[in-house]
Amino acid sequence: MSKTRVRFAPSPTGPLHMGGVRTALYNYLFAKQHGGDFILRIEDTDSNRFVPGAEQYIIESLRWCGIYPDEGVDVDGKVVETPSERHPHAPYRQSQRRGIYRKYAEQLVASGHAYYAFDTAEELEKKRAEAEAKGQTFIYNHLTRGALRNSLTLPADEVERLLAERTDWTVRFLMPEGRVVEMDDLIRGHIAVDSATLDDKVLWKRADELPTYHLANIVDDHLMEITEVIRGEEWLPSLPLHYLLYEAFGWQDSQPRFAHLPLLLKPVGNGKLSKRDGDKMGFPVFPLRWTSPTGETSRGYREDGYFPEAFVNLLAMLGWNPGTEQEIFSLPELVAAFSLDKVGKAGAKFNPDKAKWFNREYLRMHSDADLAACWLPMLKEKGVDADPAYVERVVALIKERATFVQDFWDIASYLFVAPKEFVPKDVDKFYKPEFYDMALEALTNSEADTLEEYVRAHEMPMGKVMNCLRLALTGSASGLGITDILHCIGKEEGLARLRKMKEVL
RNA sequence: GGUGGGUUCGUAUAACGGCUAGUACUCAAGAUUUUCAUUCUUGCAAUAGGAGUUCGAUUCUCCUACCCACUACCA
Repeated sequence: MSKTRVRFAPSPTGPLHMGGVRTALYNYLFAKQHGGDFILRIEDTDSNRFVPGAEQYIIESLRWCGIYPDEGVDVDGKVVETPSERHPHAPYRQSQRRGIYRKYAEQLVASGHAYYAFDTAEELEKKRAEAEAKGQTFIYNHLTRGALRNSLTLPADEVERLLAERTDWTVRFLMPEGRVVEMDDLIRGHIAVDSATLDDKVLWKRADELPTYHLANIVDDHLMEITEVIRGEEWLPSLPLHYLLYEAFGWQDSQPRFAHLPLLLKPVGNGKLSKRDGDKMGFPVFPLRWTSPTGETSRGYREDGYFPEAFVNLLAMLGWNPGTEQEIFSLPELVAAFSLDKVGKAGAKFNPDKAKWFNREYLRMHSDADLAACWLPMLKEKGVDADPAYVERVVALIKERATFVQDFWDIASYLFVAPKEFVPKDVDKFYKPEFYDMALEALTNSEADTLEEYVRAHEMPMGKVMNCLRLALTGSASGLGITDILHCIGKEEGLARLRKMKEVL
């Protein structure tokens, strides 16, 4: 039994989407549970779609989530370029591996599994447009390849000449006819597809001397001794081609097992989750904030105030379940509990409310000291230079009322600065001369701990008096208990705020 | 259009072919509280439709409907 080796192989065409993070997470969990390796490979075989900064974004995102590759382009902050004992398969960036793919493409041509094609992109585009005009679809396959310009239809000397003269030819897979490809998916079970419905995919491009996804993927998975391929459902349609490629290379014995994960869907309506949904519905779809080369920015879970543990937890529960009623899992707990056969088949709609609930749970699990340390810099930005011990006391009082650390200020700013405004509705209701006088009298003649007792003893209307006082202390009729507030700001400040309110109103 | 995949409360999901179809989020009501929030209790709410197999189907088979993905010299 060979060691479990899985890979996450994103394309650096933009920021990593939360669905991509989930794929990486499941790969990581699977690897660690089996005592295996998690490899990060960059599939940058499309030079046209390369986006600067995307690779670094991917690396940072995984690191923020606590997902560290055992092998890959960047491990522990070190860029890996050359092979070593720890990184025997370096480099892990396909653009840097370009030298190795051509011979595999040629090997397939030599064995009759592939052929050279000389049709230009424009010619094919024209064919497609023509077919579409007739309500049909042009497919490069057994039906059409005989009438196209390739090494199957052209004389040998002509092929030789074109190969030497032109620089825009490709190598295409010769999709067999009349084969039923029998496949097994770890999540979906047995799947069979008739090869006649498939097309002759381009495997290698002379123009940039690079393979396409399909070739690079199979060759690298083979070379890197990948044992399980865990990827998104959008790859399921190309699984037959991948099976056939393993077969054409004669690598069936070491072919990895496949698992296709359900897609992450948008919260409302249909379709997969996209950047637009996040903007529209007010939640992030990316792990970290991203600024595109054109200057557009997209919000991230990290900047929105999510704890990475909460983000990982909520992602894990989207499409997988432990089979028990436990919902809160640390990363090590996920490693222990994860199982591919508990992964669902249907796409999962993302629910922003539940995401917030997860963060709330994690916020409560954090210690007051941790949260205070996290909040302190934000307080400084508000111009508040508070004593850490005091901040910790405040945190203990308010953490149950918050979802994010960012919420703390809105909840408890009045424990640091006097309210500047008073909520009109609450003023109408509670700012009455008789209540005010009673509140002033009560506070003047008692302490935080004896205030309630005093109000009761003098038969004052508890709700009215307390809320009038609260209005003075917080600016509204909602908030913490008066006793707690007074403990924090002190009786003198309380009296000062009462008098201030009278002046202002 | 073709090919493949999918379908349990609004959402995420549970249920060896066998209890009244369970849980969480959301929402609503009530209790607690000096207010708000928290907390607690309760409630609303689902097996897409139709055949078949079976003593018995959410579960197995088929058909229909709907949804999704793929259908590039993109991944």
